[in-house]
Amino acid sequence: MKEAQSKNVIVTVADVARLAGVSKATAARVLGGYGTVSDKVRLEVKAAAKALDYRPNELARSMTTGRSGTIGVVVGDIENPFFGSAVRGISDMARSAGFNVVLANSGEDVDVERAAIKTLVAKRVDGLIVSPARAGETEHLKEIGRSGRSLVLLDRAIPALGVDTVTADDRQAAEAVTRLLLARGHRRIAYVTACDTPDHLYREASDIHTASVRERIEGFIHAGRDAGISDMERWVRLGATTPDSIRSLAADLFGNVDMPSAIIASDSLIALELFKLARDSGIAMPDALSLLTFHDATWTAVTTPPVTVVRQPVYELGEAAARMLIERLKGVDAPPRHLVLPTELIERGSIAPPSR
Amino acid sequence: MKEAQSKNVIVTVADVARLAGVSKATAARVLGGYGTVSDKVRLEVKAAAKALDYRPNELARSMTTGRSGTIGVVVGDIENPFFGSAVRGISDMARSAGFNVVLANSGEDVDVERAAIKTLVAKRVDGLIVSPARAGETEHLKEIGRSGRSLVLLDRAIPALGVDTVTADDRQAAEAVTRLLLARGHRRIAYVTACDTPDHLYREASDIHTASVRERIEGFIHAGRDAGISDMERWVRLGATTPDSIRSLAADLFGNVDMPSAIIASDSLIALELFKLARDSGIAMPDALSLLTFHDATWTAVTTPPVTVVRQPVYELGEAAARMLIERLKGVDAPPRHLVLPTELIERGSIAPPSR
DNA sequence: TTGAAAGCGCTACCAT
DNA sequence: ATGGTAGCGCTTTCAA
Repeated sequence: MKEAQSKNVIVTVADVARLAGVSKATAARVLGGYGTVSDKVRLEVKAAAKALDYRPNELARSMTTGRSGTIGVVVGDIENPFFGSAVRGISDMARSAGFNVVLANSGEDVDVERAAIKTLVAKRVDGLIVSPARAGETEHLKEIGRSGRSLVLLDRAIPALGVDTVTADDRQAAEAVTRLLLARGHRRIAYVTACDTPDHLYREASDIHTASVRERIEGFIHAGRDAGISDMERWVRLGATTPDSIRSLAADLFGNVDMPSAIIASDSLIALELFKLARDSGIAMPDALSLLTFHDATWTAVTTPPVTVVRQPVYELGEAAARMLIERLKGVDAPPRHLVLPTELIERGSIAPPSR
Repeated sequence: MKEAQSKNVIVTVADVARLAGVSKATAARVLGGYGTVSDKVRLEVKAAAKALDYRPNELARSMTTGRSGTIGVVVGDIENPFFGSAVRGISDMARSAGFNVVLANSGEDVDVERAAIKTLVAKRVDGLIVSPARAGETEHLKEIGRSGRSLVLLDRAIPALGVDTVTADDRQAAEAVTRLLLARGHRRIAYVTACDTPDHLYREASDIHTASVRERIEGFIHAGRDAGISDMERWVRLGATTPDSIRSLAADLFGNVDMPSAIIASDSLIALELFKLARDSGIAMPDALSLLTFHDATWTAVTTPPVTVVRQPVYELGEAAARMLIERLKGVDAPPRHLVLPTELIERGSIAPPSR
């Protein structure tokens, strides 16, 4: 802080106008890039702005225009590569359309999500993209609409909300992979998810609050029923949230005489832990255990055996969500759209017929 | 838009004040939680606010207070798990201190970085955390200080800038792992980084614009020199930015009669590709090739062999950066601090003595 | 404890 | 094409 360089006084349009010898309105026009000004004046004002090191105040601008050029994004966990990709998609699309992104992490906690949305709205973001933690609690989401802002749901649909949504074809994908496993001869197939219920037991689909996972479980159970397996429910395992919880869950699964011959992991974090656990337990893959996971995380291609996955177009999911939101912000008025992006089964080496 | 529910008129303090039968100033005091008001009035105002469904306008608040409660974060690529963890650390710390995070992706492009910083400043973020793409171009970073805002550098130091910085002990870590490799008998050790020069050739450290990588290369070369290897430079390979570029780079490396017996990858994305390529080329690891990478990405523990890594405390890096920034925002006035977090070598199975 | 009034920096409307 | 001026919704003196 030696030199008093550009003193810390804030330079405003008024200052620039004064130096340029024009009115505040005129200076504002060239600085804000609107209205009409003569070339001569434009140059003079720009010179004055540069001389004074003028920096526009977007806050003030937003204040009068009512638009902030910002979209709020609420995801479960940015550390999860799934959301990492999605956010990248969102932010690339946003940037190319001139929008900024305010990011909030909910940690899959509705209360945090609620608070985040509240402050985002208070900060006057133009619209929001959220991956709602629980399909059942929607009051705060409705609040967004009430505040006059657009909302796009990412990866997790809540039809009752009637808002634009982008998801993958979860139910269909789950059904397909379950059928695949059945066709290969598997009868004991477990589905493992981070979602949870108070008593950690799965009873019916409505217990599952994450829409995308609920869809998958429905597909999973439906495919099993179709094949004549009536107790698919007991193969749904909940609460795989931390390495520890996955460990104990796996211990239960593997320790059972009635051990599953195949496991479907609901996300790549779960699959990674299960893979480690199986390996450490000396369970040979794919012969003693087949593994399949949702999300084509980078590592799945590099293990031995490489893991068969349901590839979700995650980046595109984010891109599409941002695109839809921006369309709304530009005034598109249409009934709520639900965009479903196709998944793709990538067969690698982690599936084989059951050994017994 | 059937029902005219809460009509889309914006409710302001004035409205609340009117309904509560008090002055605007008083209403603002209870709504904004400052000054002193009688309990009676407080209750009345709150009731009125609820009745009208009042939503504070943070923009207006920021406008008058000069603080936005927001910190800007500019990283290279949020899709890279490294930054994913760091951003999670930042955002957790920020949230617990009552700050929001505006995220911008530079894609490691200085021009984008420049633009991002400009709009972040225009949006009046209270301070910034950035992972500068190039150590050489600092004008836009200095600009942050000139605008009266605090800046914390994340993972990449630029000492000349004289700002708070959080990094890992890159140089020392690189030196240590190179010595380890040398001690195991390796003499042909390659260092592969995404950083690049115009002609893709490494000549001297100053060619490398990413500070953290420059440090590592210096450590790498220094350790080699110490062991009597004079041409370490030729083992530095640049431009490993995409799967394709890594493929051709690897082809060159592996195809050489003088193939390296060990490779140090500068990040986990590179390591992953190299791992795949080596496997697909039938190069046995670790016997025919030792691999070591910076960043303890989750997948490194799960491959065969698992990959030996330099664990950087990435989440903590982000946390610390946010903590330092927030301290500055709270008025801490101290000389620039450079926090160096220790790394840890995690030996797994990807290193063995050279086979020839 | 409460109220009146003056801005914060900008845009937007209405004149000229 | 340019200028004057009234706000945007809030905080913050200063008085009462």
